Amino acid sequence: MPARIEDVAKKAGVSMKTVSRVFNNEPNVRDKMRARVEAAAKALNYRPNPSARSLAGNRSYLISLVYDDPAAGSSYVMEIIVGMLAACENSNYSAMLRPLEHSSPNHVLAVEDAIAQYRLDGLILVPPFADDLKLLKRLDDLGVRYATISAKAKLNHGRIGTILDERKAAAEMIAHVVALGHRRIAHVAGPAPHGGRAWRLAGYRDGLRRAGIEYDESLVVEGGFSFESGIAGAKHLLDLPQPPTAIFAANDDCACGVMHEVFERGMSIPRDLSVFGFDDTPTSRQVWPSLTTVRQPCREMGRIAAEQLLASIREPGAGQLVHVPYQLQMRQSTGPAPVTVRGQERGR
Amino acid sequence: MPARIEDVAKKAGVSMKTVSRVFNNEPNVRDKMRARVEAAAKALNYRPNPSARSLAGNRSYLISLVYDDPAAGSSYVMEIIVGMLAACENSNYSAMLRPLEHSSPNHVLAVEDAIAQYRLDGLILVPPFADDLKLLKRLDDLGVRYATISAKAKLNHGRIGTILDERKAAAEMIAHVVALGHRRIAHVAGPAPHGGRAWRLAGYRDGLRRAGIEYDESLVVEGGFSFESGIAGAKHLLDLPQPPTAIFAANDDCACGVMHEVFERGMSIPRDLSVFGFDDTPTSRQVWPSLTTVRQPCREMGRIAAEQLLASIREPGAGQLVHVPYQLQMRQSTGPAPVTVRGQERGR
DNA sequence: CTGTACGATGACAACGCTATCAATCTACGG
DNA sequence: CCGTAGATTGATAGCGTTGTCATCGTACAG
Repeated sequence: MPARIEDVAKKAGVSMKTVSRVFNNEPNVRDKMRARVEAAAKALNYRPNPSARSLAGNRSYLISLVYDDPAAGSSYVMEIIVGMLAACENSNYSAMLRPLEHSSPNHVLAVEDAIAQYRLDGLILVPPFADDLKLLKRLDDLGVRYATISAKAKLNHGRIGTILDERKAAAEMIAHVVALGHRRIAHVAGPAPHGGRAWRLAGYRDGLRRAGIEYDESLVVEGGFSFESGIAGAKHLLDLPQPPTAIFAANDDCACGVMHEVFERGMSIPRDLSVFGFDDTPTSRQVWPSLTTVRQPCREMGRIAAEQLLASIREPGAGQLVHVPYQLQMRQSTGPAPVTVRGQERGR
Repeated sequence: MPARIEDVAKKAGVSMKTVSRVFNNEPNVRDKMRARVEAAAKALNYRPNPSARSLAGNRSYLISLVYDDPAAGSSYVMEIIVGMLAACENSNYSAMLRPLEHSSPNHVLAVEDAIAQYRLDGLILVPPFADDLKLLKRLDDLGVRYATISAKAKLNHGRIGTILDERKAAAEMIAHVVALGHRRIAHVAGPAPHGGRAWRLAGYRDGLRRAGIEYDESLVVEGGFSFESGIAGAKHLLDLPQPPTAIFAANDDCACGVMHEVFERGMSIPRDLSVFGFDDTPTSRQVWPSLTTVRQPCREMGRIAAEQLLASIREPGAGQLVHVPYQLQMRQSTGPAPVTVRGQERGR
């Protein structure tokens, strides 16, 4: 029913191959010819058949986002995939979603399976897959192209995708609360397999060091990226003989858990305690008080990672690791440090 | 490089067509033969090539979820697509995402465009697309199969997809707060284009009627599904000479807005005011106090809608409108009605 | 036994596109 | 004005599957 390439060729009075050239932006087509073909295609409302194209071209024109299903912050994944779709739009590619359980023992096989089943041309990996050396090695061996988002840097050379300076962002956040008068600043650390954990923790220490505050390991508690880990972390920290006046949570979900526990104890934010997170999820704007956090441009990250991936598919060796900017979102969950018992400190 | 159907045929000592029959679950294949083919396929790790299959079969084996990008609650869409993927897994289908702007004047064309470009075999529509009569009419005319999720009922016969009794759920919620002693219960209504608006509003009125409470239109304010609409609605309601003691928000995002405004005024939830929403987004568990709401089984809805859609693609006329259950989530944002000035009412 | 349905299998031509390589132009120096 | 290199275009053979239709078995009635 729909027009085929042959119909367009006939209408334009050229060969199929020329039409193909025009639609694939191949060189060596005279402008005049190109225009003629485009006019004919438009008149017939021609759309290349993706299946035929894939079959003949021996490519699927398909890339897939691999993420950890149970752990996924839905808005994070959602924004990334929308960014990927935007990048694909311009390149006749399609983007798919592949939720997998990273904790499953055979998750590498699951990835290979998806690749084989859909003949994927490439993958976009987010943590923890982006940091999974075993997986990356296997993909390299298989010759599968992939781009990572927020992977630990320097895992191997030639890495492409996007990266955000989480360490610097965390350090700036610490500087922010230090400026508000806080000295006892705690951190609920992220989960070990995520690169984010190490970066944010390092940034936390950077921030303290620059402020001349000694690192106190009793103020760092093992946490995770979940609401529950925030509750647990806050319980521990607030039970300390000398509790902190500010808590840097591993991410926004975790920060919400911290806030929850603080409120359960009848305390007030930010009067009694400042809290801040990381990611800028939609929730962070909706909680009360709204959460101070670090915004990641997820949609952009998805778009850029896909663009780099497509470039590297088109031409092996192409594609880069692109740095994307973060943005501090100062909201209501951080405020002046409470006046201490001895009264020697206070925010402005 | 990967095994082809011909390889499997040779290895099993049968024709390609027989292998094809086995992989498509076609009838008239002897069990013995089926087993032999399956063994050969397994030995060669054979996977049918989707492109070749589509091309020869004149189908894309592709369905797509159409949703409103700017308005999308990401977890809602995310869960639905994961459900769709689960349904597709068993049927050699793939699921894609198609974010569109429903407010754009040519959104119908945008849908047609996606269908033409990817040769989609079917669509899953969520509100507001699911309620867009012009779009549905066009799809019917084009002979495009589709399933809806939470569409207004009875738009036309033969509708397939999933439906949830939002009206009953809303009424039960009202009964719940009435039991807590509330009499002045307000509603921030949803956006007009969504079927959910009408159902939830109707359920609200049902609930009041059954409790013998007279409907007071001054307690119903036009709102929306956004955080901001919740803030605006709460502002209006709390400024009333006789403010409500409970507010039923259009959905969870809206409820968060209501809570935000309540807290901004230094009031306490649920001591001074009870708030409840609809949807059970992840946020609803993370705010403080946690939000009483109605849970929709989104993942199941996505799975079921896709199953019905695939059934109707396989065999025109098949597929049904499936009722899915809701679940009231009683959490901390609802509590006994405050003692009134005259002291004649209180919760237990 | 034999004939006859009908169930089971196979041969082969599409499906709509791209890759390959051959054929044709075009421009420019000699 | 001719020859030639390089730019442009075309003819044709697949790509891996399914649909169609022919063929072959096999069970059961006569």
